[in-house]
Order: sequence, then structure tokens, then C-alpha cells
Amino acid sequence: MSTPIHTIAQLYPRLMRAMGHLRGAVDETMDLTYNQYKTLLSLSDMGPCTLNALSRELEVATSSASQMVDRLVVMGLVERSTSDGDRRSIVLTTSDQGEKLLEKVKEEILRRYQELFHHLGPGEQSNLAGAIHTLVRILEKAIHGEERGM
Amino acid sequence: MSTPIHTIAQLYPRLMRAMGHLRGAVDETMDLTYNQYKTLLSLSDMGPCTLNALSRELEVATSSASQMVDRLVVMGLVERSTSDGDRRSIVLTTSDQGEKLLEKVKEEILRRYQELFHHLGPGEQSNLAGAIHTLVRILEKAIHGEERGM
DNA sequence: GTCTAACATTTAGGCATCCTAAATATTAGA
DNA sequence: TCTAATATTTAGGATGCCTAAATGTTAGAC
Repeated sequence: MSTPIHTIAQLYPRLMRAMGHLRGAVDETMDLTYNQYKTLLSLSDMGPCTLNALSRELEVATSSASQMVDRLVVMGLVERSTSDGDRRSIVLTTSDQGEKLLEKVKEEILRRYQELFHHLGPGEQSNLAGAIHTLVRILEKAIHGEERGM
Repeated sequence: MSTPIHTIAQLYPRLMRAMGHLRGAVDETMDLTYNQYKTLLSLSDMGPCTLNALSRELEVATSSASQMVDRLVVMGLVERSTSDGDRRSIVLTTSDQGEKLLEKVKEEILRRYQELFHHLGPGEQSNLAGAIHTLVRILEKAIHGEERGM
């Protein structure tokens, strides 16, 4: 009755709630929702790419990505242009304004995290980062194993 | 440029994505969305309680909790009754059907987690549970520190 | 004792995000 | 060349969140 898996299942809701507070530290402070930030960040990291690629990266339906991009285009943060190669495709790029906002937001996030974690000793901060690292490593391993169908 | 806080900020989107896959393992399988599950779970853990208490527990506006409860009532999983003490209040309880579904869903979650993690050795499973535990502990500490206003 | 302020809940209106299915345009292959 | 596949958008609908306003109830000031 208390295998590691039971522990995980039990702690999951608490972890999600706590992680949500970190996310809150993000989108309370800025002019973007968290999902918009995530999209802009992906676009910036990927460089110019198609909607299809973006929707795969974000793991949402293409129609959802299309709508998300719509909003960012209206805000002037992303640019749509038709591809010369394949005129069915569009090419998405972050605008200069988008890049600038992204930088500002990243700084703001660091500032908020520093505020949030400054009561923790340096040891605890290290433990936190280490735990996140471990978690990401193992979860991604498990998820990839799943995806490859076994 | 690589303090623990930088690491956290950098890994946060990846962790959220990976955690989302675990959440997916939850609500793909069942007749409830994750939020509905979370609400039902809270109600069951708290025992009979008011809408106000529930909204505090879920950390959403009372109107949001009211709507969420609406759906669960329509599904027959939660019951609303007026309080004898204070007739402004209503008392929320999970129905028998709600409790039954909750048990079923919890089992299903364990089954899915076992499936998802069974490629990991027992050591990795332990590390995973340990990392989650550490994360929850430290994050909750940081968040509580924040809330108390310092 | 009455009357107003506080409280608990619901309703209304609105937004972000997601989905599936259908429409549109373009390309590629038989 | 014509059909099937591909890339994107649009339409329609659901969840879930919010603020503000409406409703009903209680409690405290006087």
C-alpha cells in the first residue's frame, strides 16, 4: 500500500497546485497569459517554423495552435508569412517586439522566483533545482518509453 | 548565470509538460475532467462543507466553484443541501455514486501510473517519488512563506 | 426591534483555451 | 490531368476561469 507509485499518485495533486503557484508568479506579472508565453518561447527557440511544427511542439491540435497564433499576431508579437517553397504552409516568426517582450518576461520571472525563494537557504535552493532536474529526467524517460509504444 | 533559480526557471516549462502527461494519464481514461476529479477528491477528503470552504480549498473564485459544483450535481456525483444553521450556506456532499466513481478513478490512475512507470527500475521509481516529495516540501514551504507576507 | 452592513451563493457576461469536423487552398502522385 | 494527401482556417461547442451584479440571510448598531 505504499509503493513509490502510490506516493506519486498521492502527491500529484499537491505538486500540481504548488507548481501552479510558480506559474502564477509568471502570468500575474505580465501582459501575457502563461500559454501565450509558452507559445512565444517555443517560437523563439524553434526559429521560423510552420504552424504544424508549432502545434506538434505545443502538443495541441493545429486548430488550437492557429487560434493561439491569431492572438499573438493581433498583439504584434508574432508574424505570419506565406512560405515560398510550399504555398500551403505559412511561416511563423516572432517579431522584434515579441523578442523584446520575451526578454522582459524572462527577467521578470527570475525576479519573481528570487523573491519567492529567497527565504530558502542556498542548500534548499540547490535541493529544489536538483529535485526538478531528477523529476524532468525520469518523467521524460518514462513518457518517451510510452510513446515508442512499449 | 547558472544559479539554482536559473535552473528552475529553465526547467519549469519542461516539468509542466511532463506533469501534464501524468495528468493526461488521468483524464483520458475516465468520465471526468481532471478539474472535476480534483473537486470531487477535495470534497470527499473534506467531508460535508460549504461552497466557500471548497472554493478556498480549490483556490478559485466562489462563482467558479459554484459552476464546477453545478456540473457535478448534474452528473449526480455531488449533492447540494441547505444548511440548518445558516440558511445562506449550502452544504456540499459527495453522493454514493460520486464516492464510487472516485474509487474507480483512483484505481485507474494507479493502473495507468504502473503502466507508465513499469520500465523504470525500482530504484528509479524510488528516486521519482523522492524527488516529488522533496519538491512538494520545498515549494510548499516557499509558498507559505510568501503568503504570510514576507 | 428595526435597519443597514456583511456574508453566502448564484447569475450574467465575457475571455482563453481546447477539441472535432468541415471548408479552403495547394501540392504531389497515379 | 485529376484525385488524394497535406496545411491551414473557420465553425461550433465545451470547460473553466474571472468580475460585477442580483438575491437572500444574518448580525450588529442604534
